[in-house]
Amino acid sequence: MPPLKTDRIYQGDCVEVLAGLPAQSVDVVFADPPYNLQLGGELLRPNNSRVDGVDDAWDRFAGFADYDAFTRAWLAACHRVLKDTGTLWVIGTYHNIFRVGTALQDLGFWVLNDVIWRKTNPMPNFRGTRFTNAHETLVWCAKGPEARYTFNYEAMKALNEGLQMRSDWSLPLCTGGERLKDDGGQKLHPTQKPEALLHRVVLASTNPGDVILDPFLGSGTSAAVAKRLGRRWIGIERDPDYIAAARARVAAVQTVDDPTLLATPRKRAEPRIPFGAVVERGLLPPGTVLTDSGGRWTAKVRADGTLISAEHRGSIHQVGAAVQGAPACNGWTFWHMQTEGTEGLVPIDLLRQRLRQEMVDQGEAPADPAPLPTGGRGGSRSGRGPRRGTRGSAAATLH
Amino acid sequence: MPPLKTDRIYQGDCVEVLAGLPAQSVDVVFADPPYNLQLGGELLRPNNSRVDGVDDAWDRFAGFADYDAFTRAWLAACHRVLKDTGTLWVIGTYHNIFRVGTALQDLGFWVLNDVIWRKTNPMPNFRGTRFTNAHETLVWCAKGPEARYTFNYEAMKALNEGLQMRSDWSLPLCTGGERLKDDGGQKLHPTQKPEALLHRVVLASTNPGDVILDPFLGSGTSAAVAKRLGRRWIGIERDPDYIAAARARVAAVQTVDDPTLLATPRKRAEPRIPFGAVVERGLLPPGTVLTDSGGRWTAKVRADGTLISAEHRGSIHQVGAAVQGAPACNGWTFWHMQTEGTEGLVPIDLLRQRLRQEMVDQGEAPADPAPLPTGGRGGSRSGRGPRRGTRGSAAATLH
DNA sequence: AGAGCTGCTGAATCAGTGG
DNA sequence: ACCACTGATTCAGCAGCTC
Repeated sequence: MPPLKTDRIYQGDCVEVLAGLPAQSVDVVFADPPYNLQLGGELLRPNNSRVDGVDDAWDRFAGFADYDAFTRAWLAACHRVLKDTGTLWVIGTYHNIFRVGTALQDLGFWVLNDVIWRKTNPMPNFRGTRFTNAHETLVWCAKGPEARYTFNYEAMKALNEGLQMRSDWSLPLCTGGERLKDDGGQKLHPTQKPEALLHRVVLASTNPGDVILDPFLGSGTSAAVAKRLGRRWIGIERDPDYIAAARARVAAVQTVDDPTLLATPRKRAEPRIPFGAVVERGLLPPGTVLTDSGGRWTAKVRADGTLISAEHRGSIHQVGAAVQGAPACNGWTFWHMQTEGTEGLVPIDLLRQRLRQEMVDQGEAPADPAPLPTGGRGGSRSGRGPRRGTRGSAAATLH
Repeated sequence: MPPLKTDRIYQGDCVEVLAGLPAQSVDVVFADPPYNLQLGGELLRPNNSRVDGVDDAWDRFAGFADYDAFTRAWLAACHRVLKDTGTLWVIGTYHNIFRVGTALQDLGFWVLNDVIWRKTNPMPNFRGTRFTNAHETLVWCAKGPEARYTFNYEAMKALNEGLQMRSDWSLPLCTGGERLKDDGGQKLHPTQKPEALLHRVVLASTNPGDVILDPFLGSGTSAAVAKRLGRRWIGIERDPDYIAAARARVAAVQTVDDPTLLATPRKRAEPRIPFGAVVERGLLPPGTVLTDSGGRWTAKVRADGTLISAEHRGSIHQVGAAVQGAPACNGWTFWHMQTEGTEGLVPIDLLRQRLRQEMVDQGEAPADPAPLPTGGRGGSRSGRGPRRGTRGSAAATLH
């Protein structure tokens, strides 16, 4: 078997190409396999425009058995070329990720984390039939339960403003200038991943000079990020058009010698706190009667976080405005609740303040600080106290 | 098979208890199964031969095989007792969720969403060897790809202050006063789930009066929330201590008894009004000219409740689609009429709203048909039997 | 220049009823 | 079973244009 050649794209089926590579020679595999979406007919948006769904031949399988066989084949081939200290990442959705996770566990891989890519700008559910599919799942695993592996704890902590990096990452989709286009101005690849996602993967699980292999290279995101961060890379791809585009893309990338100079774009919107959360968390049971400060109007809290009065129904703001005949109303300060103590009637904004305080106390704010709907909570991290001391080496090899 | 008895806890192994319940009798299953891969006698064993760790690979295979057999057994039992319009929720982590997801797909369940419970206050990773494990995964599925199911889209949207509910939910762990303690002040159950999580599950996928079954009841969170929200419930649990605690817990729960506080009005469930009824009632005389909001297209109202334009003839929807060259069109919101007042051009949907209001005032149809306590109808998408106010009956009562 | 508006798009398993 | 018809349904970000 010849020595490993890196920084190149191999054309062909990944199982066949992998068979030609030396065993135990790769530090990290990042795989974005076909998801087996099983889409039905066409889907229209409310404005009657058509959703450009994934209908490529490479995503069509005869059934779960077919997909499972495909999955086990490429996972086994990756297991062979991985060093014993190597790790493997796979990204997917509920269409395929359970099959992938089961297959890699059966093959002996040892799951270290499942990581959620929380999309800040997902496509909505146009028909109102399900929850907005707003995330994808990455599985990160070592070659076995006893295997050592690389995890750059300090780099991840630094990337998260001094707090441990969590298993949920909020990042936007790959859009705008980063999205590769073909000659006609159409998207070159239907599932191009954002570089910020790969930035985090590469920084977390590899060291400079390590070899990252991507068996489904596509538009070349993993190779581009690997090169930028001073890692070596290997891509495998079947489609000559994708290969040409990826080659040009990677060629244009400049390697940055000092990765600490690179900051991941911090576009991570934190989930808002709607009034429904106050109800859901039991701070205000359904059926509670709210009044305005003068006791002139009343409304009842419903289980879905809306209010209902004698004549109106809607959000705390809508009902507050409606009963007054006003064009607008801040429901948080308009509506009051009766307390047992000496305070008597207090605005429900008190509950929101309490919820925010809990978030600060419990470290809810950290990972992705962003202003709340009204009156941001910037700078609230001061109450969190001193951090633990640093851990040994930044790029530790762990057991 | 005896009829289903609800609002009670059955003691025993869930597969055996489920076998004694009638088929197709449950609306929703919520399951929080054990994921202890050590198989400490708690799980079903298809073969009693336990191999002591002579060979890691074999041991691992035996472990997963046993867990898979256990998973398939209880999932199949749940599939049988579920109504064809029912859905199933399972919660887990990367230790078991891939096995569960694969098993339920193999059994024919159709995944609707995987939902991420993003913990606002997770346990940190003290050794700094991995990402903070800050989430759990729920899988929500119907009995098959063609099955109808209940999803209270509007209630979820209201709970999120007007935005579609996403597949990632940020909620704190169950701590503080909500956490059940034993006599010694220790936590009663190791994995007690927060009520806020179940609140969202129940509100999203059931209607008042529906039956929710939990095959691994534990501390009784699902039963407590089901009772509070006016749903019926069935719990199965093996441990007598957990059962005793859950019984006491549920007994202390007060049901929100006002149905208007529990149900969110659903647009799709409103009585249908044929456009012909608007004409028939004289709200829009034959010959009236309608236009789109931009004044680009016009059409005339005919006595039979159809429209006629320069080139097209048909229903308000058909002509609206035809003039635009669109595949579909909601004629109620597309076509506008000129008013004499200050409002100018208004959509003809205003007439439909006026007609519906008249029907309410005259007792012809309910404004907000409350779901029957027995759960026979009212599912937003469950289609279990005829609805009130269908097109036919509305027309019949109108004239 | 900058604010504001329109239009487009993203791994999507996306309807319900009656004849 | 198929077929026809009604009519309900979207969030964030970016590019390009107008005022």
